[in-house]
Amino acid sequence: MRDVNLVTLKEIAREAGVSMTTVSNVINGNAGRVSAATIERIEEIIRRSGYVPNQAARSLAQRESHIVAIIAQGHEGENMFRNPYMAEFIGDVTIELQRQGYFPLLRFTDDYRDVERDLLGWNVAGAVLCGAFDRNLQYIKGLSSVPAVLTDTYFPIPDMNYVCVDDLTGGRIAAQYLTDMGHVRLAFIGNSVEESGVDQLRLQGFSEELARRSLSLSPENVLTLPEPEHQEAMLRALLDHPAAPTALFCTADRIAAQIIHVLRRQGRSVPQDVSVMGFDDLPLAGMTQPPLTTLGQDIAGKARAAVDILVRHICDKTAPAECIQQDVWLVERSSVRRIESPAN
Amino acid sequence: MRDVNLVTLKEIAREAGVSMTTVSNVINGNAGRVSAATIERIEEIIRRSGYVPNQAARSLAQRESHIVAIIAQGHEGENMFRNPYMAEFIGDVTIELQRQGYFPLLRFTDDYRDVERDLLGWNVAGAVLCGAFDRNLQYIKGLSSVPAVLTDTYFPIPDMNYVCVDDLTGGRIAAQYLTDMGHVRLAFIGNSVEESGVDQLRLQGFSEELARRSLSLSPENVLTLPEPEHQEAMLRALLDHPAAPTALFCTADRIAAQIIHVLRRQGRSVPQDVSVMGFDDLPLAGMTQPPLTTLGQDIAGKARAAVDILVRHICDKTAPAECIQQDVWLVERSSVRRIESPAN
DNA sequence: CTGTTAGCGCCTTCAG
DNA sequence: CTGAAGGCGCTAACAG
Repeated sequence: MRDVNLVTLKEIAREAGVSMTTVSNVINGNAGRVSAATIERIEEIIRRSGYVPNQAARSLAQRESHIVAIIAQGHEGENMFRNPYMAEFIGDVTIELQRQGYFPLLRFTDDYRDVERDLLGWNVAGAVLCGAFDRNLQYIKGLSSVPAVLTDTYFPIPDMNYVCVDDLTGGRIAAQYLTDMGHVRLAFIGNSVEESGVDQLRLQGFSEELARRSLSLSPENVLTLPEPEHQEAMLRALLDHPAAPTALFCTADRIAAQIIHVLRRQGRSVPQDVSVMGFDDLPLAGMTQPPLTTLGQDIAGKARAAVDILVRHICDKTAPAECIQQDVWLVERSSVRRIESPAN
Repeated sequence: MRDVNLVTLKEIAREAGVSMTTVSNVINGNAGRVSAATIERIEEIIRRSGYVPNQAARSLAQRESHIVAIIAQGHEGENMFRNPYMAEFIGDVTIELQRQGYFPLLRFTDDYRDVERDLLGWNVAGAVLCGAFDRNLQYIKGLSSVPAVLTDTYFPIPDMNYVCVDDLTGGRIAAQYLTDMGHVRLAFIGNSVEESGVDQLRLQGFSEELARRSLSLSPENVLTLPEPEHQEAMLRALLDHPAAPTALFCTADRIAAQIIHVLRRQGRSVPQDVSVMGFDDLPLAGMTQPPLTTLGQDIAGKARAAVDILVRHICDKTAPAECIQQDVWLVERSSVRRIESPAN
């Protein structure tokens, strides 16, 4: 019916006049178990015949596939890759996984039962969990003992591998920078301040640093970016009064870019009327007008760290949990203005 | 060793006091072969036990997995998701594949042998090929008879499923619009005009429409976007002379956004000094300054079409090849200025 | 260094 | 409507 992979390990063995075990050994690089001459001969036959091992059979026999699930939490039907940070990070994870010989299986979901199905059903070698699974994490952890690494997630689970950036310090740096620039009335705009641990930590760092400077962030100035159709109204409500904030700290460059865009449509200029800061330092940060002052992080490095940890745990199931927290740093461009004499 | 999926179909069968065949039939929805009462009972047990079918075993027995490979061509180590069009499209394909019960396996590669390995090794149900595999297509097609659909690729292979947009007309519309706005000296900036069929068609449509208006595109005004460090020089060479083009047609919004950014750094204003047009109408097109005039296309619709075709061919191996070409349309914003009296 | 023997978990004939 | 038997392609003990 289908022109499937017709050549099998058994046929290679017959052709070479050896047992299947021997062929299996040369394929899996179990050197030392096979003589150089045999290896040579078998490899030649494999090359000639275009043999490709059947991964399903391999997985079945070994009780483990070389698949690694990349799980991105998002609402039903939401395209996670519209979030440029997510796209970039998952792209980097994919590259790294491939480099190490794994097959990345992608899953967008909001339901941990899907994750369970993938992890168990495929006897996945490992999983990279991206984003804010905070409310699902407990289930996921209990599901199985598949090696996994959590990224950009905060939930106190012991014995879990984590890779994240120093979001707390990121918030602090932002507060420090903005106040150093003379701003005293500030606002915070997140993705989902309620649900995301990342947002919460950035907010915490931001607030703490303000407090240390005897400033404070009033609750009505802590916002979540609404749907595009409500962004104008939100900014109007936020800015159209005498004691309005003079600087907005956004937890993502994408948010900042959208905010800048809406501000301009409202006839406010950045940074003359309002200053804006982002987070992530994605390529788009250099392309907004004005170019965005933001907090940089090493996304590719984070992806590499995540995969390294994962592979380490795949190879050694008893390896102790690892937690990596990477630095963030200020990237100064021109979306924040200096206020000479504090307004008000 | 590993806490793998311990409950198997066999155990369910024993628990229910029926044969494995019966359980298999209820799992695979082979209704009609099992009595309602039995179905009920078995489903209850499955639910209670948290049974998850082993996909590897399923794939092995059926000689086909429910995996669909998503192949994105790119150079070794290149993060394809930095291209926002690619990210968006693959995200949409992923969503659609999941909705239909398939598992998306991601592969970034420039080497068709990787593709072969994936397709054969996993007994993949199908494949979605994204991007310009033009020079590899002949190999891929020959590799196996796995159902596949090509997107945004042009290479005359008979009996292949294609999904693309009407790039030729896109080029025409751009030429028409720009000349209607009074521009007579134009330039074309692509991703890789040499290698990409998409770019070539857009260029062809663009040139043809110009020709029809007795205008022409001189060869030195057909360019490929260079690395960031050479973009300034390129634009200087292009624009710093009396007969410089007054409008630039870019084959991607991302290119246009970068160009605009570099132009501004050079102190040229868009669209007063130079007009710029993009292609794709991604979210970022609405966020550049000035907002980008571009050609719109329905990316999610394209993803849906691609997956629909694929599924149709997975279900019916004899289905005739399908070719879908979607419309593109002008999205007018403000990156193109009207020239009243043609300069020169 | 090499071969033999059992499965891995499921699906798919074919009989009842 | 249900069951029994064989095999998908590979790996993993064991024996030699």
